[in-house]
Amino acid sequence: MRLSRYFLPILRETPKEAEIVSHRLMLRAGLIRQESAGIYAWLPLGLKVLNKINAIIREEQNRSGAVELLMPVIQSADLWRESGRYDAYGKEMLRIKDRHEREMLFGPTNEEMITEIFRGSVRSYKDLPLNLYHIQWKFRDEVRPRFGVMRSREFLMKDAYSFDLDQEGARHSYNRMFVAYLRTFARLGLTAIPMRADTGPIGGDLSHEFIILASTGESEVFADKAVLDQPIPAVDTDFDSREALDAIFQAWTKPYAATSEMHDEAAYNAVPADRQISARGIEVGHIFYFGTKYSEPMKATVTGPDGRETPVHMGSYGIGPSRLVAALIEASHDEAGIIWPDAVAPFDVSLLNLKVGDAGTDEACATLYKALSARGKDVLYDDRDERTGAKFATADLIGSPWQVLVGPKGLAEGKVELKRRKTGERVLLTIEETLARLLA
RNA sequence: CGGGGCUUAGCGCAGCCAGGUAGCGCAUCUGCUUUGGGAGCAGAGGGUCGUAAGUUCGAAUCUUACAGCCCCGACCA
Repeated sequence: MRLSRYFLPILRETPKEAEIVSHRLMLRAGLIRQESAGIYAWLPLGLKVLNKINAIIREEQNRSGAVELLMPVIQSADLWRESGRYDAYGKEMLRIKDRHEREMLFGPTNEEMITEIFRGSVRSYKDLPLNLYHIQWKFRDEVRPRFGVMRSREFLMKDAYSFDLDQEGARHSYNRMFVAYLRTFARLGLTAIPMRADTGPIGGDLSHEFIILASTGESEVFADKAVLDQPIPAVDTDFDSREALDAIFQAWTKPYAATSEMHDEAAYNAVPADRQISARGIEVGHIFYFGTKYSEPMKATVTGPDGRETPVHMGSYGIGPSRLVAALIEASHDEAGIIWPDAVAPFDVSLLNLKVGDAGTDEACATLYKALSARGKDVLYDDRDERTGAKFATADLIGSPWQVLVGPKGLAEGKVELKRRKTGERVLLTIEETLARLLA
């Protein structure tokens, strides 16, 4: 993509409302634009990151056996009356009426709807286990939205829902998501710690939050450092093996780790002092097992092997991709801007033509741009007629993992400069060497 | 939902107290000079001063109402 033809509205100054670094950088780097309190438009650069995160989430959900579908954002109030949550959910639910005065709502979550879909089509235990997920916009009318997309009213959520014949099966489904989440966050370049968590209005008795440690986090958390030493489950993990998944779950949940709601002072004090973590964290995922809380009132049953109808055991599993964008920035940035992990960077390479109009730099850039693009690299080519300083500042701000600096000075020796955003390290290389390095 | 604050050009702000018809920096556009870390000079464009009503000869400025937004707290898959 040529920057001169892209839409990248960068701000030199920080809008005053942005308090935390991720919010500031998302506004400055042109990822988002606020349209209302807690409601944001995703600009091209932000959307690219969001899509990359979604792609990784999808891969890991699919790998674990979950199946993607897509449910609507608008739901019927009647559905929520069945579960009893229409009145219970309170003012956080945005209620609306259509032209026929029918009561509708903008979905804050989808347990009711997925249960309705399930009961309409599944009759037999032979169709279980089943895990259905979607990535869809949610709306929760927060009293006080803040911190940009970290705590917004409209936000994107991957929510998965599992259905099993019994509690044992449901535990296995829970573990599948547990492992899939560990892999997902690791692939995003994040260190997420699963912590025992409160179940809140979802209900149920087993729940873990996946927390990223960050001083700007809204949750107070306590953990044993030992949890950080656990290996990330391998790509070839057998998701059908109850034993294998349970072993991973046991290993990860053995060290103490809990949010403040579930904090056990005595257990925490038993952790050696040099291994105690008392910090703040950002919740990027939350998984629940809640048994028959919805299947019973909503009559989502299957016929079991014994011929009797039983309500299915369910769990729900959420990840917030839009919040993850902010969390990634909180975890990886410096004075100059964002430092994207390779896996989610909106562009793999920023190519800077330091003297647009110079035959040599123009040609070298064209060669690099063509060769990198042909090999599937997403390149943002800064072909603007700008001063070098502005180009450097832009490239650092938007945080592409690699920068290729092409100027007359280097070209005089037949070299261009390759810069690693994360370390600031630069090396002078020929064009061929640069290509070899980036395409390796 | 309690408390506090803000709203003037795309962004950041001044002007308001002591009413006289709007200004600064950045950004944008034009020209010249510059060109390896957000250039310099000269010029230009852009604002019904959040909305509505009131007071006044005259309102960005004073009064009232409303709206939007932000911060602290409480709340929060």
